[in-house]
Amino acid sequence: MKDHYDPSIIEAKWQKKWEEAKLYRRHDSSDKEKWYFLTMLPYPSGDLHAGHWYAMSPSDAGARFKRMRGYNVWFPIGFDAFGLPAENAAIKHGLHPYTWTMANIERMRGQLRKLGTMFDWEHEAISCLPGYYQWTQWFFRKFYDMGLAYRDKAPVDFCPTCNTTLAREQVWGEDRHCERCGTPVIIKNLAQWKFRILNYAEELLDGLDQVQWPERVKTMQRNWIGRSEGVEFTMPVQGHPDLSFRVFTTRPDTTFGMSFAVLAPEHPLVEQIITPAQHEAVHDYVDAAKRKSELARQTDAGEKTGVFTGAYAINPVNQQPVPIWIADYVLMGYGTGAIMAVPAHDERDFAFARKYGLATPIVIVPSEVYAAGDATAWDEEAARTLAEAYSLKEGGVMVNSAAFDGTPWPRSFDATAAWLAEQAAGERKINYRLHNWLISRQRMWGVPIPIIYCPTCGTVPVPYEDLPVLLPEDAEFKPTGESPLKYHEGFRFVKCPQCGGDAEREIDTMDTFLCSSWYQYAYLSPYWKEGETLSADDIPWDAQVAEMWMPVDLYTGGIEHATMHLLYTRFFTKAMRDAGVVDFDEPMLRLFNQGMILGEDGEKMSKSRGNVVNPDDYVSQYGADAVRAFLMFIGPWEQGGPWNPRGIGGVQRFLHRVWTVAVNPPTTPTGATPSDRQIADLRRATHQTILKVTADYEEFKYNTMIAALMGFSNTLTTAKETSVYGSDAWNEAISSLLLMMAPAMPHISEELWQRLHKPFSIHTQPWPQGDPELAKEDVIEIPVQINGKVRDRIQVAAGADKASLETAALASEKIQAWIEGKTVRKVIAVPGRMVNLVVQ
RNA sequence: GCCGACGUGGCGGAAUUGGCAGACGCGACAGACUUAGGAUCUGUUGACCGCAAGGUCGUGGAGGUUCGAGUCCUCUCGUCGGCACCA
Repeated sequence: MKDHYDPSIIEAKWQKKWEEAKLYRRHDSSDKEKWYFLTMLPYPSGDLHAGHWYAMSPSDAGARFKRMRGYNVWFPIGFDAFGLPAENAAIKHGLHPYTWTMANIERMRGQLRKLGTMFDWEHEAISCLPGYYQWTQWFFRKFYDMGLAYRDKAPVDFCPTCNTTLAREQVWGEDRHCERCGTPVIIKNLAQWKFRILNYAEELLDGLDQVQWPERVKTMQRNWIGRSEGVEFTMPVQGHPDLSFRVFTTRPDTTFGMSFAVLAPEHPLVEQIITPAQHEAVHDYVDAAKRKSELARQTDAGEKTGVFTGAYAINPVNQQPVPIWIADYVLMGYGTGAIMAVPAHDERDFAFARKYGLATPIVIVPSEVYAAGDATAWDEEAARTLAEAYSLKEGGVMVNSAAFDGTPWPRSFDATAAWLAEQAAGERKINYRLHNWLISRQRMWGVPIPIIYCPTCGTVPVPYEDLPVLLPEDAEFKPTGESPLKYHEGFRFVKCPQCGGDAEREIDTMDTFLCSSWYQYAYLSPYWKEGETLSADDIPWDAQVAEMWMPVDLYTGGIEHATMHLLYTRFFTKAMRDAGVVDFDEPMLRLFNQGMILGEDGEKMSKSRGNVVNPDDYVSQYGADAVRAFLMFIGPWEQGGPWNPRGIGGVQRFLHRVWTVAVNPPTTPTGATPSDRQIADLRRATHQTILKVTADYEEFKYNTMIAALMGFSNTLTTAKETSVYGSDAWNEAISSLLLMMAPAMPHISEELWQRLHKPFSIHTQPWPQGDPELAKEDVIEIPVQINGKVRDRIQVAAGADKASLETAALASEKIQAWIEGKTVRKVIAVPGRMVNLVVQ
């Protein structure tokens, strides 16, 4: 029979068969250990692109591998279906976002099936359906009840292109641009809903020690949370017995070195303390600071400006008056918006002091300098000529600090902190760079925030029984900077659930990151409750099922979510735990970040660059198996890299070779009986490959896994023309090859498995067991070096000990020629590795 | 500026963690089969010297440790990512 590998036929055939056989249905009762394998759910943008393939096919291979390894694997998928592109498409094409989104989902479902994935479609979740988002609202309501949701008016980041506010996490880069569209954000003063993620700051830090996540993601989260430990204390204003301000410092040990204090230009105290003489200068400066965009204020970092207020504060440790300045290098949004300036021990304060001629008294010196005992090293003259701030903590000793002189770090911190606590209303304090999560969005296509504003009762949460607050189907969706829902009177005007009077709904919708913060739970069981009313005691999933499957064992997805989704979903789980709905702390135990697949030009794929790769084209030409294997072969998964259209040909040739070696008989059958040697060689290759491939799958090293399979298939192609063909060892080799290919290339392996008359399905077969004994070489070639340079290679028994290695090396003719007339001073023999002769 | 990752043939990348650098694949070159080849198969392919046997050099650069370094240490250059006046 002359047939050849035709992926277009076999792939469709098996996809249908797998579905009919319900091969990937979840099993809730099983003796096997459960493995919840989750990949980040896609946004239904319309087409599955190369990036989806790069994220999903190796994930799928991982899930299939784990299943063959004997785990009860569950691998669900869904759609993160609220969000801006739907609205933008709606505006452009006059379609309702719902229609656009659902059509895309339908399309992408088909594409995901063509990929050959083992997704369990029975547990799909779609976040824009009322059955889903009623629970997103339920979470909001829970958090409200717990005091975790609040509304305040404050300066917030606003994207003028997306026409909505953003969370701090969604503002990226030096120019503070919108994470989604790249437009620099502007600052607006708006009343917005926020979640108190800061309540969990400490726990979000500690929890990182419990999860197996890439170190760089942990680092990014730690940086983002930005914990800093210090002391906050009170500075009285001289001549104003009723006025004082608080400052935060991480260096209470330097308080004696304070030579001025700085308030942020926005600090409320500024107005009350300016002296008439300074009035105009200060006002000019404050106005300029206000006008200055956030961007300019960032970019100007380094060039410090400020102005004296005319007022003085009292340094509590020595009662010295210090001038109060205002400067925009002090930010109102961090700490107290005011600092004590210690120029000798802080670079920024130093730069400011030198510019404006302020004193730089030295109060910390390195311990060696202190030990030398020469006080001229920290006297007034030394301070005057100081070239740069000495800001190290470790190894510093206090000087010019009265009773504290000689106190080294870190005792200096504790001692001065205690003193400030007693004498200056000070307290140890921990500040975080993390901001509370701003969740209000002025867009239509999102989850309505279930809040009602009543003139009589104030802010009233929508009762659980009234959820969901449905998104009106006929709402205007043009963004204006205010929520489009404002113009939908039927939505906006309601009766107050408490007093029954006229009231208005909150018109903003929620950040879509709320939807994706709990989707791993939504997959668990049907979450929609047709016609049922919700209550505070409900939970969105079956507790028993959650008990069985949560938390997620392995999560795969892109690094871009390091400080957004991955932070939010951890916060959600911790808050849910405190609400009593889950009993663990971390939702995702392990995390793997794949890299990004780039265009042929090595640049990020984008429509404007015209370098977008449409995988469908390649699938129709080469088949899904070839595209999957190619993406895995391209390089380390975590690294990503450019799409190279030529490389896929190599993978395709490999698949054809496998087909030929498995299906076609040898060109010239030998008919002879294989020797023991031939059998052993073949089995060695088989078991070496099994061991290598198994280890590679475990560690997501898919590129070397494919390489090993290629090598093995090359070996088999050669071996086929020898007398081992048709032997037990041969059959073992072929079935092992197919089994090892199955997770990565599910269709061709299933097809060939069937052609070898093996039982359906290859994907439910146990993983082949590698035998280290069979994999062992009996004779190995090792290099013999002279003074570290390879001069010969010798064949030795694999188990040869040092002495026999040495003997064999010295017996080599080439080696003898090299050492003739010289003295062998030392022989280093490493069994199984090499021999090195040190010769003089 | 701070923190982190990375730097290996013409290209993508390997290298059981200190022990044969360049696995596997792409590309290129040569050959076979072909009316044809942008199909398939076979072989060669780090650079330099040499007719050859063989030799020398070689993992961004400079030093160091070691019998032995892509791997460890010090300095340095470059690329990418994160944070950035956070007191």
